[in-house]
Amino acid sequence: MRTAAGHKGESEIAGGPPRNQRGSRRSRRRDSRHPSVPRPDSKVAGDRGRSYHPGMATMSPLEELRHSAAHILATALLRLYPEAKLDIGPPTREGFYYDVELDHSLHAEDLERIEEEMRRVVKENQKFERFETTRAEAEELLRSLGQERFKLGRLADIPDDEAISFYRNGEFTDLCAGTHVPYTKKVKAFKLLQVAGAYHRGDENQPQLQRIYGTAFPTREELEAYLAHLEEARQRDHRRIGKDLHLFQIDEEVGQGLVLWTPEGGILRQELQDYIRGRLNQQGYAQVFTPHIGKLGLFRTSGHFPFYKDSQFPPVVEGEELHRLATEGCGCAELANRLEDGSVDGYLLKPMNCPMHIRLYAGRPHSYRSLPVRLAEFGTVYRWEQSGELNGLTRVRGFTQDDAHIFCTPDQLGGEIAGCLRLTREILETLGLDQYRVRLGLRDPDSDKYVGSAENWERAEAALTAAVEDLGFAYSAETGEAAFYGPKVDFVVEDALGREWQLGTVQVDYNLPERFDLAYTGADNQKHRPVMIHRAPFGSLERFTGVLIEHFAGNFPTWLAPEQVRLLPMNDELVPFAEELAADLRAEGFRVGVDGHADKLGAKIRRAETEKVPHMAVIGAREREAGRVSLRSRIRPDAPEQPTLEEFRAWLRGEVDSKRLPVRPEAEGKKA
RNA sequence: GCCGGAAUAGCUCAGCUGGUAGAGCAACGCAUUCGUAAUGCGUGGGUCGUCGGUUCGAAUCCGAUUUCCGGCUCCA
Repeated sequence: MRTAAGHKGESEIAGGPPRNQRGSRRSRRRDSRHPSVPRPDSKVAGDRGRSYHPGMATMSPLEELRHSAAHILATALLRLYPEAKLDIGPPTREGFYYDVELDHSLHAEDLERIEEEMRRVVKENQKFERFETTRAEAEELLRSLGQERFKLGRLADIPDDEAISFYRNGEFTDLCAGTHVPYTKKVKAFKLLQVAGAYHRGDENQPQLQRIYGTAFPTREELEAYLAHLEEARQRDHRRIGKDLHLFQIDEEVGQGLVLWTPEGGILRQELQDYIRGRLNQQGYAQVFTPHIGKLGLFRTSGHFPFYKDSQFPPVVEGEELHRLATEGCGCAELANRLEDGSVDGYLLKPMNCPMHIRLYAGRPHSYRSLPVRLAEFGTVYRWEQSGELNGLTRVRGFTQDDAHIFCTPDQLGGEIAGCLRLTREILETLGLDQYRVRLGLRDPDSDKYVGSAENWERAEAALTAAVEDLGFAYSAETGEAAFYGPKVDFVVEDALGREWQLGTVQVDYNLPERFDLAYTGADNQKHRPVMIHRAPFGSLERFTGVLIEHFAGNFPTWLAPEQVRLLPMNDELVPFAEELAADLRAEGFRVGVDGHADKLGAKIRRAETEKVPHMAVIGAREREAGRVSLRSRIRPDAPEQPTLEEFRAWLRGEVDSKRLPVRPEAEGKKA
């Protein structure tokens, strides 16, 4: 599950047994969808069961067009590679693909040739014809087509009460539920985009096929617009902007997926942390600090080790112990076994903060009067992500959660949840991430993967549901999306380009208090079990920052901008004056730069524009004379043009304190 | 982890079929002192990711490896 900060299981902050993966995979797909690459829309393209047979009635005209393009692709492909074995070729949210098995691995040049052949097929204006067969006939037909490799299995997926249909265009015939455009000429605007590996039926134990991605639109203009959109997305990529603006580094010598925050990026992070810390302090949270590493036993109790050892950095064993084992002739495999069975101890880089916070809670007695206890920490955790999954700031191996754990009585649960949800909403809105959806993950009553009593579950779900409803969220309740220890609410955020990211999460947990035998004394003088809430409004600073960079395309609001104002002296003579002014402003806490290059004003403006500094203040002789600056703001069209220094300071102060969102600079990319 | 692609100066990239590297921007220097998106001239900068192989000769061909990119899979 990628929810909180989407680093694996950040939503399952508490760890535990694997969950139903179905829904997760779906969201994951959307999650990481990069606009340059159409992904299968699982509603249409899902690999599960018979979903590849969407049925005639369900295909929209656009899907029909794209699905037809997929058939045209297959037609062309078989002309060039008659030995190709076809799997499926569904439309997707942004285009279509066809999965094929082929010894020759396809390259960009091959795609061009295939595309050319596709144009020929279109020109031939072949008619798409549907016909139905019996199962036996279908089998025979597939064999005669030489397509038994995957198609027979697909045929077997079609239930008995459903018609078995084929579509034929020209020489190409394919097992297919439809639907299609009437003639190939209807498919005018298409493009093959790339080829990628994809497992048959999405199962890594199945053969890996080559997936040819393409897209198609009703008109050439729409296709062009889509391609332009891809280009825009490329420019907005946080890895690209991060490099241009020097916000972070991921260094080969430091390690994969390990983020180095630069001074500029550090400002971003610091501001975000300060902001959230301030809010937490107002809301009765206590800030705590815990180490990055802890004994294996702690994580045995929590359930992380050894069950999830594959997604953790390997344990650290004490030097002396290691030496003793070596002299005993203990091999690596043996060591691994002994670590697992507990006969050798060690330390683990923490994959989650909760065990540490739980130990803090357990470190002193609690009564119902002292609850809730709210322990917050920007806690850095480490998880062994598969190398192929790492991605800029959005999927890394070490990241810092804006984590907190609330220990409360069952009665307090509802109010605490509401507080968490409110905070998350406020944070997202402050940053202009207002296009989020709220997903309420509930347990699947038919599953036995959950812990805790039915009564507790009902209370927890009712509390979560009530909180979400009271706060007026439009939410979607999804069965089977709960964590194993309790229901949860995830905030799925959409960035400016329509990509969805799962960030914040609020989860209710009855499991870990039990595993760690937590207690508080109730009014009845009896021991009671507290309920835990795991929550992280950002998820992780890394992912959140990555999303934020893309959301703003690097044009940050003033309060976040690494450099808030740049002073542009008209000539060298004015540089000392500008420096003085800058020093004054810095003393007031503003982040101010001075462009001391021997350039003309135009060049200085251009530089500041390129570096996305939100505000520029021109300092010329006239300004010095008048005690004013000429303000040029990239993000605030209504900024005062010639404020006095005092007015400028006040304006800037308001700009920072209000955390006002930028007004999109429409001149983006005005440069040649 | 799997399939495919890529790696050349700080950045973006060129370098055909092997003959010991090039542009723009950036940096630096000099001149210019300029009014809202690029002033001119000059200089420095790369063991072509790393290791090995083929060859008289490798950025270029082959192998391995590392990292990145796109998917797939995974994601407590």
